[in-house]
Amino acid sequence: MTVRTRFAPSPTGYLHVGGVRTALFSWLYARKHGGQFILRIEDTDRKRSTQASVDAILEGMAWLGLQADEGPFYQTQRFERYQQVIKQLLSEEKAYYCHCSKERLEQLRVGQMASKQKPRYDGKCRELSPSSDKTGVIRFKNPKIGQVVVKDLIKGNITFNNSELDDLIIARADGTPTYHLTVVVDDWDMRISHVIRGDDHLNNTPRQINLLQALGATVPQYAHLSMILGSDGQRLSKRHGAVSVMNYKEEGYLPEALLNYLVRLGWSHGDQEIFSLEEMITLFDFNAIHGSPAAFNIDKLLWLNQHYIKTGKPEEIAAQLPIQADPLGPTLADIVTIQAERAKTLKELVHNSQYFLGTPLEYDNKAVRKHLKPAILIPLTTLCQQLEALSNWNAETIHTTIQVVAQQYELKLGKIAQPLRVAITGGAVSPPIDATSYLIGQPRTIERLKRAIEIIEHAE
RNA sequence: GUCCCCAUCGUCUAGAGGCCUAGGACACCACCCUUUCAAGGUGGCGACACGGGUUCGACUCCCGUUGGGGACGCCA
Repeated sequence: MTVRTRFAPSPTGYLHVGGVRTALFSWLYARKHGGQFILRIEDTDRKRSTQASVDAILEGMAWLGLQADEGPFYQTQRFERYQQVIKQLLSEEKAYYCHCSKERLEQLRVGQMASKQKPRYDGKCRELSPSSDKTGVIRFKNPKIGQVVVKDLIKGNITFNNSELDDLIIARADGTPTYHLTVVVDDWDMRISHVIRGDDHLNNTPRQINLLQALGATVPQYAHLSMILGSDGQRLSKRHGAVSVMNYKEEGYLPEALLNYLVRLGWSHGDQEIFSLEEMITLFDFNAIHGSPAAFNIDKLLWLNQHYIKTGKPEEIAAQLPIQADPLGPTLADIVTIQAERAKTLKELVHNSQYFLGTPLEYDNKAVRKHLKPAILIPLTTLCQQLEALSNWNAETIHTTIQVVAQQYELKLGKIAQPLRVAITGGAVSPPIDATSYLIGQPRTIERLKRAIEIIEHAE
């Protein structure tokens, strides 16, 4: 049997990390078994579906590299097929028109809740003879007795009593099909072998199995993933910060870091933490998935992100930076190389690298006051002259020069390195000063050093 | 409220009855390294929710309690 999985989001908002994880697991499983991964847009709710959301989903999937083998398919383009199925169900008396008003339904619900019952449709119109009155919604005749066993690859066998289920609506009063009908038809038509989705759908599954069986369709395998929670143990929402995947891109996360983080949320392979895409594909399996909800932990994502910034090819990381290199300064790849171990995100890396980018230096007043003092004026002036005289500008010669000047004035290396650092970067923090000077370049280093000397003289 | 799922360090997890003095990772703390900040190294802190069974023996199996999550739409 060929493995065919699908990711079927509804375009009613951004693509969030929970959705990405189900997409990733579906994608991995298909890849692992040489099958197909299908993207399907469930846009039957025309009131809430938007093109912007569709774009967000496509953009997010593309950014993460979760390529679909088939699709995207749009349910709104398959209405004819759904109508055909509904008609068939009606003619076989497996479905019926329901004329109950929303008011009656609401009353029913309230009453059931009050008497500590599970709210559900009471089947009032179910036994009406198939009249000519073809108005109202269409409901599926769910079996009244017996049970449905959901064989879940993650949670095991789960038994539901049909008496718990009611007759769900498969077509709205305006004739459009609803979710339950469309998923079932699509999973059937698209020959989906494994339905991998969030466990918020677990309760829907027995209903869908009943529908599938009424249609004479084969029932796919199911795998229900637990939800992702926020750091407070509540379901992940906007309150917990970035929810849209594209937010993560904007915040400077690498796709491989997000994917690696997400794959470890609920799934594991011994003690391994770092997984390349290839490893994920070969190692991934349902039997190693945890059934319990997992809390999203940004610190671990940050750690992984830095790991990938540090270990990735500088050129490739550089290509993802939202900035341009200064023609007179270092290449972005050089900046990445030197900054990787002190940046957890691309955004942070850029923020820490302003002095490489040719923009006017911003001085950190506190650092200036602390390190650009009159006492250092003479040594710094000497250093400036020595550096200006350097004919072979590289980290090693710069380092030697600093050392010589430090010895000359009997200063510890740090006593001269910090003033130099403030002079050429504007602040007290940067990569090693010799390598930093080298990247900034001789002309700019000298220029900034002279400026710093002026600042000291001015303060006197 | 009813039904469903779940339950190991703060967080993600390892653990398929004796391998457990419960392992790893993130975070946190200390020390080392060091021209700043990092990165790195070493060490530390820290958990089997509770109560009953089953068993010679339970983190592991069963039941219950508690707790958390989900579902109960003419949303998906």
